[in-house]
Amino acid sequence: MQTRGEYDHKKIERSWQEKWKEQELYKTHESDEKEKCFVLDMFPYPSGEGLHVGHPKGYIATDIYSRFQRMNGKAVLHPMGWDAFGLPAENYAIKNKVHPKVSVDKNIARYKEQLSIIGPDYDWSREINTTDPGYYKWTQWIFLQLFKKGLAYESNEPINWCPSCQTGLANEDLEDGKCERCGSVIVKKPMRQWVLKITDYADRLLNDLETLDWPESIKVSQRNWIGRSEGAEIDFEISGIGDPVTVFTTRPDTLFGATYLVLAPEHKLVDGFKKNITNWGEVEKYREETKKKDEIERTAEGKEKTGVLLQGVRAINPATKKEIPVYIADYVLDHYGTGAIMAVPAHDKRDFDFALKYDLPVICVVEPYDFDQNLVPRIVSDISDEDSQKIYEEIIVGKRCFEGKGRSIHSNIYDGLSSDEARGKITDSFGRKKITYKLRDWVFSRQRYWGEPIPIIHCESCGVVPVPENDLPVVLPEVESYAPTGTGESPLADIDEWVTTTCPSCGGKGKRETNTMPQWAGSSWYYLRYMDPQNTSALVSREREAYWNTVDMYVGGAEHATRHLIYARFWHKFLYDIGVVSTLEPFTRLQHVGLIMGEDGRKMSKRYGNVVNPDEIVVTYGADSLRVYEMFMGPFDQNISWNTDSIMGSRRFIERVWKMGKKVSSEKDSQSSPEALSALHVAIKKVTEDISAFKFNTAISALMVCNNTFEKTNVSKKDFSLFLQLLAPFAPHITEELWSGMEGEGSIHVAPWPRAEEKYLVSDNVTIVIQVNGKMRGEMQVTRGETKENIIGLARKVEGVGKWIDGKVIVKEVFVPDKLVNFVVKEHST
RNA sequence: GCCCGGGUGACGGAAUAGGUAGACGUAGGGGACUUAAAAUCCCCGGCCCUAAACAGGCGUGCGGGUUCGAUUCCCGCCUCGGGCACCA
Repeated sequence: MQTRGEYDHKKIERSWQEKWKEQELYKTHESDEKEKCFVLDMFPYPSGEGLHVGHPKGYIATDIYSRFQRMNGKAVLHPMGWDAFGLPAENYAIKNKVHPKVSVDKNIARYKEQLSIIGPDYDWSREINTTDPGYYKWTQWIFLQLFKKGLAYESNEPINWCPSCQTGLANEDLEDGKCERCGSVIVKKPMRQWVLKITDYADRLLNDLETLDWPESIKVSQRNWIGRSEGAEIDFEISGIGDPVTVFTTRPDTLFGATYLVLAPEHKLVDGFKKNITNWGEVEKYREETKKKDEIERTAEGKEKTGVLLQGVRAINPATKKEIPVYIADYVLDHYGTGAIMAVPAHDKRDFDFALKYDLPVICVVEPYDFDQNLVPRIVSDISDEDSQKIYEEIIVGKRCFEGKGRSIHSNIYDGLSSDEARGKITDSFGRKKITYKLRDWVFSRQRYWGEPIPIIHCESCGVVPVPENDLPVVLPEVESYAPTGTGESPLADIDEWVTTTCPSCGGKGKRETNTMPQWAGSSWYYLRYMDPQNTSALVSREREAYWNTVDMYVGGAEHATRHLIYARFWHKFLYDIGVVSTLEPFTRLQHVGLIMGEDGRKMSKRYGNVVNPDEIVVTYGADSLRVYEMFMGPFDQNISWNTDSIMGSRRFIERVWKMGKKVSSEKDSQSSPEALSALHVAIKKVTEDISAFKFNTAISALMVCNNTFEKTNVSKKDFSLFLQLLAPFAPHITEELWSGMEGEGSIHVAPWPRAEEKYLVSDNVTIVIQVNGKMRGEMQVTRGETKENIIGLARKVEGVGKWIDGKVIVKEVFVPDKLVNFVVKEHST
């Protein structure tokens, strides 16, 4: 595309960007007179590939939002930084023998340049970088506080190990049992690692979701991830052996139907039963096989259940007092609940399948029953009474599994109770209430180089000793080779002079912890650092924290729902508990940005060759056009394909505004016409509402409609300037340029936001729609507020209406003031 | 399997305390300007019927229902996207 005429976006955009920088127009100012507004983007990992047009979408939105807030008189904090620890830089280092720091700095410079040409209002003086020792000092400091409170602990449990990345991973880093990053199948590997006790915060993480203005889908994801379930723990005595088996169940009401127990193969009690088990060889073999299977095999195998009977071990059902067999089976997971279940095949599909295979008794203890209607309901809809009866009979005799609630039977004194009543009473008699979570503690150590060193020293005599806070940061040392050792130790283990140190506690010989923190560490608290980035004595000062308080608007991808957004909430709550922050939640309001897909409908990626570079778009169309286009594409949170043709529409709009601006400023100033005033104030109202609600596409549409009206009528300089202000957050350069040629003083970006005046919003005339039997048959203009009688009288005479009502009986006349009339008619009965 | 979202012209999408479906934009068609093209400006633009216009009919994934009136509310399906998943 050629640039023609006077509108030279390159020149205008570059010169304003320079001026804003000189004037420090976007510098953050704390002010007690102003309300504050903290607007934040999820900060990027500066990858070597640079930005594609999808990346700026969220950044443009926060830019619009923060500019809007500034014009509304708020003290705005809108910063940017870099989440720069992580595997890609490290892998690049291994391949090319370049220190990650070098490539990271280079990538940051490129990112910053690419971002800057889009014209954002970031206050770069508050830029942060998670790999700065001055920054990660505080990441390490938080770890020490967690350690001191017993929330960071060493564990030797088997963890998720990625054989390709050669590091342990947290549950959150997996996707279908594969490494989220490289797709390798994860294996379970027992090794020493650091774990954070996020499960202590499970309830608070769950409950406080209620207080947040977040998309429901993200809240639901977090609820699923935390996975709270209420139930009971029940002890089953083992005949002739001391230790009972404790099971967790959400259906204590089915206790009378528990006909066997199942333990996870890894369950500790299995070893305790060893001397009683007569088929130990078989048991051991099954346990070995289970251990060999990776997560995929164990779960994907799905349907066909396997297990081994523990011969010689018999449990006693505390309700029926009957002896029941005990199995180990890999469909029971050691890490969930108590690692043991009571199997109720009549009321659990999995137990039912297992019982069928091993020929175990199925005893129905809950019959389908509807207490509201006092009858046996249809279990399956759309079937005949006979079939329904047949299903009912199968359930009663244990030939079919029924997982629903109903009425207790075969349950002694509990017979006749509803499932909910039975649940409570049986729990009271035979067990105790218990709540479990799917959420597991956060495996926090990585056996890699490019991360924050965990500030711990291992002393031969004192054991695990935290690095004194005064010695922070523990700086990441230079290494010869960045490659993981593969032995479960990080490359840091090879640096003797770094590893060997003195114990801060006894002064004896100590060794540094060589594991590093996961990528999520630095991003779990970074928003706080923007409040006070230069502070060397605290991660944030009390005053600054008190002022900025919490992030008012947080924007980023939905893929962080169960990773970053859970970790950060966890750390924030911990920092609240130790008095560092004064709020319970870090992000009050969250909007998630939909992806910009490639023109082919696939995810934009080098691999598909569908990447569009924003730099080129800015060169060709200008930053303002790019910004307007990305916001105009569709609803902000929706995934939409890029279309280079369509950007023309935004470019044309910008050019038309330019022409209008030139016309208005060059001609003699005139009064705005009523149409222009009405269009302007409708736009003010709409744009104001829509920016607040993140509905940028309709805001831009309203601006287009307004400008289209202006082109056909007279607009004063003053009113056109108001229009420019509405457009300013979206297209900051062209509006500043035109503003400077009008009467505007100073920068348009700090001019007070326009207010819609009610008198221009309502017109005296309204259009009344005339319907006959609900179908539109005509319309007419009348003055606002006409009575029903007058309107109906007029409506009958409107052209094209008569033939629908003449000779018919009017049954009813529906009237909606200032909107419509509807004649309900029918034929004359003869 | 369970839980969330969605399905509207050729395309991106507007409009839901029930009240003119298709705003705005892209692509397309026609015209003006031009030696010509690009750009710009004006007009058309859901489908059927019609030479065309008018009139009429149909139309918001499918099938029912409530209502004077349903894209919007209710019931039952189909389908796409996402989250969780042998979680007891």
